[in-house]
Formats: sequence, structure tokens, C-alpha cells
Amino acid sequence: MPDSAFAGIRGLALFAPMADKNFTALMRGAYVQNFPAQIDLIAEGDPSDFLHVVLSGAVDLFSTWNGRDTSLTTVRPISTFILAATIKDACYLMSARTLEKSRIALIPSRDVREIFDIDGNFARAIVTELAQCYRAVVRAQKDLKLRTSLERLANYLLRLQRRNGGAATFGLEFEKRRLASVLGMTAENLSRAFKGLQPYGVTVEGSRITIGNQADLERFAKPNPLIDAIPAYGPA
Amino acid sequence: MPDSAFAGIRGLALFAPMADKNFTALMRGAYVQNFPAQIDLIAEGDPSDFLHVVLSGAVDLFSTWNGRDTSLTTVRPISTFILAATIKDACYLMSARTLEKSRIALIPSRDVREIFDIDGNFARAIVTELAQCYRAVVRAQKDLKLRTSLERLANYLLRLQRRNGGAATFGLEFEKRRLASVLGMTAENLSRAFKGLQPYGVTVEGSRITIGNQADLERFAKPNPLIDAIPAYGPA
DNA sequence: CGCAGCCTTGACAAATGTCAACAAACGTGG
DNA sequence: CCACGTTTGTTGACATTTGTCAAGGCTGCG
Repeated sequence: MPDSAFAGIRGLALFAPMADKNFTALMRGAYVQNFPAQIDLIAEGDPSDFLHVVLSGAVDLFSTWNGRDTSLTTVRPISTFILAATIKDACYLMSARTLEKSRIALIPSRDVREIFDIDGNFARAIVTELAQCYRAVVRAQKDLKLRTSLERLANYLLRLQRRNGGAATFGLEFEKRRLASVLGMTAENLSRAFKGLQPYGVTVEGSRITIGNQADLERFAKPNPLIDAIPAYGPA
Repeated sequence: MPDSAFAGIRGLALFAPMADKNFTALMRGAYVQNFPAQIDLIAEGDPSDFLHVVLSGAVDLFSTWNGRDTSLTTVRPISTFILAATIKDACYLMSARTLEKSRIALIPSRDVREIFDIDGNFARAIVTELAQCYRAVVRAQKDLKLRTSLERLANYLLRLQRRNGGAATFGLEFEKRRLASVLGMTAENLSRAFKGLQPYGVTVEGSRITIGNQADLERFAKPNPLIDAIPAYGPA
């Protein structure tokens, strides 16, 4: 287990404040693994044996019911996922699969809970992380319930633009099919939604998006900080 | 400030594990207030000055955007709400209003954060609470994205039935208009959805629901523990 | 070149929202 | 206790949104 692999983890807000001794203990049972793209990491309903930390690549959190499935969020480096299940010693509510070739650290859930019980700093860091995750899901919920799919797409593009530094042209972060699922619509609908944004100055060439008229698009999208806040890291 | 008013609070999983001294300190700045029905308690976007604890009555958490509004959840005694905002010292993401005459304890957020920093037991209790809230929202999100409104209603009725002890007949917990909003549909649609469940043995008389054919309804609803778990207390 | 995967398009169907009218339930004041 | 007005729920007709299915285009790669 190369220590260097854990350096990135130690730097995370989640692990930075904890005592050295406890971090070392946590890492003793942990290991880092490389996965190719499109690999199932966990299945919803399974017991949460490991806290996962995405070191590089990207992971899709999704869920299935009655033959349908939906992407709930994407986890990007460096952040953790299924923290809540780990803490509660409960089963996963979401499945996870790699979107790209990914490097992932696996920390035994039992160890996390153990250290959590004895290290107050770690416990406090977990609170902060969980509160952030909670607020991210609440925002997503508001997005879903208060907006039409066209409005969701428009606001998504504005958020993505901001994350990319604000330039008028930028690229989508993943396949349109998955984007559609994240936004809560079908792929066909997303195609039409893109065309539906043309009147507001949005042009699409493959995965390249250009916002030709910022003011027009914003007037339509009506972005709101209470829904569209930029997450510090990807929500987990 | 009657100590008796705080007895119920002390018994909450959130406050039970903390040191007496710290609990006393927390309650020093707290106060309990009675509110009539339909009173706005907080507005989304406001800074989170107080952690709220519903002692009796019921509180609706809702949100508004662009002239639309939606109920996200209902908080019932005894539980807290806006814990995440309090911890992160961030603004509220949801508004809150009383549904009925309610008794609510208000604990200064600054005190909560202060005690949180020095009492590891309290910090751990908060983690557990937040993890539960997080999982509740994730479940709600899956419900929304994976099910049609008819399926959501069917599963909601099954959950409500279970919470009421499993009898075939039981009452709705609030107005149909609000139920519709919680389920993510319009009031008119809810009316039709109730009729749409008649073929599966559901009858409605005012707010009285009867599930005439349990097996039939469950075959249609396909309830799933990863979406429809019964919250220990109401989600907050 | 030709297959495979992703995206788009069109025609259509189903789900959901909107508006208007009405009915039923409730609370209040006479 | 009744009459009234307000609120809540229901219904019908219709518009909009969204999903489904099938076909075809584009692209990348063997």
C-alpha cells in the first residue's frame, strides 16, 4: 500500500482534521484499486462494507426500479460516496459504476465507524460533509419538482458554464444519454430540449455547447442560488 | 423557561448522548413558542439563526421558484429541521410553515455550532441524524424519478397504512392539496389518481382510505425497501 | 468498408398540467 | 340551528409536456 496513494485522501476536508494516529489506523485496512470504465462497483441493497473515495476518473450513482433506471449524480475526484450508508451501517441506496477508468480507494466501513466513535475531529468533518451532501440532494429535488425539463437543461448548462470558468463555449462532461437521465428525461427529449433552447441562443455541435446570448438564456432559465449553487466539489 | 418544556428535547436521539453541562448551555439561549396554524416560520434564503425542534403540531417544508411552489416534506414531533443549514452556518434551502397549531423550540444556531465543536457525543449524534435525513431525501428522489404519479400515490398509501399499524382503513394525514404537492402533482391529478387506483381496490371517502385488496395494490405498487422504508421519526 | 454505438428525427401515445365550473364540507355569525 | 360565504375537492374539456417506438444518420474503429 503506497503511502503516496493516500496523500490525496489525507488532504480531503473529510480526513484532514483527524489525528495522525487515527488516519494511519484507517488506512491500514484500506486499499486502492484501478477500475476500467463501465464497471459496477456496488449494487443498491448491498451492505456497505467500504467507504469509497474517488481518486481519479468518475463514478455514476444510479438506481433501478421496476425495469427503469436513473442517474442520480456523478462523483468526481477527489470525493467520497456512500458515506451515509457507511455511518449508519445500512445498505446502499444507490448503485455505483465507473464512467471512465478510475482509481478508487476502499476503506472498510467498520474502521470508519470505529474511528468516527473515538475521533471527534473526524466526526465533525463527517458532519460537514454530510450536511453538504444533504443540501445537494435537496437542491436536486427542488430542481426536479419546480422546473420543466427545458428549464432544468437551461440551468444545468449555466451551472456547467460557470464551473468551466464562464466562457461562452464549453464541452459536456458526459454522454448525452446519461445527461438526460441525470436531468430526469429521456435521451430523445434531451435532443428536442437542446433545439428548444436555440431561440435563447444555445447552439450545440456534438458535445460542444455555445451560449450565444447569455442574458437571453438567463432570462429564460432564471437561475437561483438556492437551487443552482456550485458545489465546492462534486456532490457525493 | 420551564425545564419541563425541554424534557422532550433531551430525550431526542440528537440530544440524549450529550453531556449534561452542554445540554444546559444549549438550552440557556433556547426558547419555546406556540404558533397557530399557517404561520410562516422561516423563508428560504434567510440565514439560519435557529435550529427548530417541533414539539407538537406539524410543520411543512416547502420551496418556491418562479411562481411555482412545492412541499418537500412534513416534520412531525418530535424532530428537528434545518439541521444542515445550522451546522454549515448557511442559509435555509427550504421555507417552513406550521400546518397546525404547533409548539416549537428555537435553539440559537450559534450555540449549536459551539457545542457541536466541543462535545464529541453531540457531533456523533448529529451525524446519525444527518445521515438519516440524507437517505430520506435520496429515497424521495428515487420515488420521483423512477415512478409515475399513480405509482407514487399507491406506494404512499401503502407506507401510510403501515405507519398506521396496517389496518385496511386509515385517514390521510393532511389535506389532499398538500398531499398532491408532496407527491409532485397537481390537486386535480391527485383526484384522478385516486380513481385510477379503484381497479386495485382502493376506495376513498373524504380523507378516509380503504385498501380493499392488499395483494392487488401491492402487485401494482411494487413497494421497495430501498425507496419506501418507514422513517423511524418523520424525516427532517 | 462495414459494423456498432450514439444521437437525432418523426409520428404517435400516454402522462400531466391548466382552466373553468361546480359540488361538498366547514366555520361563522345571526 | 340555520344561512351564508369561504375553502377544499371534484369533474370535464383541453393544452402541454413527456415518453415510446421505429427509422435513419453520423461517427469511430476494426
